[in-house]
Amino acid sequence: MNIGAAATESGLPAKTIRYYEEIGLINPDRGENSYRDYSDQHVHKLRFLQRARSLGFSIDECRQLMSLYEDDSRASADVKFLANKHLEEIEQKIAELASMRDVLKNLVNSCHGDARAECPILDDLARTGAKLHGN
Amino acid sequence: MNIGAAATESGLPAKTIRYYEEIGLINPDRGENSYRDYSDQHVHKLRFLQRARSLGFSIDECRQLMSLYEDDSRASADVKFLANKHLEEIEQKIAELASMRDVLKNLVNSCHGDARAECPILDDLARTGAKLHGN
DNA sequence: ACTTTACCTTCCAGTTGAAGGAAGGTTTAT
DNA sequence: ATAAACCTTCCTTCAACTGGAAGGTAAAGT
Repeated sequence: MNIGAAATESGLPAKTIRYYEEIGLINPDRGENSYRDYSDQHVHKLRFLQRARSLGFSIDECRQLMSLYEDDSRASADVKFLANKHLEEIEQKIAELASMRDVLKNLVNSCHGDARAECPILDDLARTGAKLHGN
Repeated sequence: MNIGAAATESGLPAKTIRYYEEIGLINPDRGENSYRDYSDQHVHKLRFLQRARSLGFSIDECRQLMSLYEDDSRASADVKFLANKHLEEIEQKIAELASMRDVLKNLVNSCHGDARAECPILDDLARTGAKLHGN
């Protein structure tokens, strides 16, 4: 299977698949024309990567997950640990974004949004803030 | 004021301040020793940037906000539009992360996390999925 | 057979927003 | 005098791709 077909099957762009090869995530065979040749196994791997990436795992975490996946003697605890760590990072990220959202929402709500220059949003951004170091 | 002091005052690392200069966000004066010299105005701008960045505005959005801030004849509607667009992006991002979180949470919960190899997390990542394109 | 179109190849540059470090000049403190 | 704490510029690296150029190959149309 050529890279185009592998892309279609895996849901990953061809560019990305080449990139994954470059960083050692996957190693397709090569045909006589030097075209990459993907087996169903390869496509399976690609889909694994696609799914893991879509859940927000980093490339490095994907690498670890793949290696666990291919390790028959793995302990599910190791997988769970990875997944749980990632879950916590996501929750952390959500909390940060939610905090930004709350502040922004207030600012947006407090702004008239008309032709006048007066703007609580800019006022907030520009406010000196409580300088803890005195002055 | 030297860059170190400006860093302390603004809450931005000196490295970042130099970077902001490189990309044209701020233009400090230079002393005879070629050291950058920041006025209170400059520091004020830096703090503006710090605050906007902390709310997740991109550098480019910061640029626009700064330019609105310095434009006496601005319309608050323009600021509100920018802020609102950003707010929507944040909410979008939160929704994506929340969706990842929900899936991951289920997976983590379903995994024993013991010494056995069997692991629903990997099973999920590896599952072929419903192939919509037939076969 | 010829041509167009649709693939494929490699390589290089750009993206975002910095952080890290080397090599060296300056200033301040001891 | 000398050490430390600054400052300077320049270059490299990070994640995870994406886009494009220049060129080779294959399949389809005429």
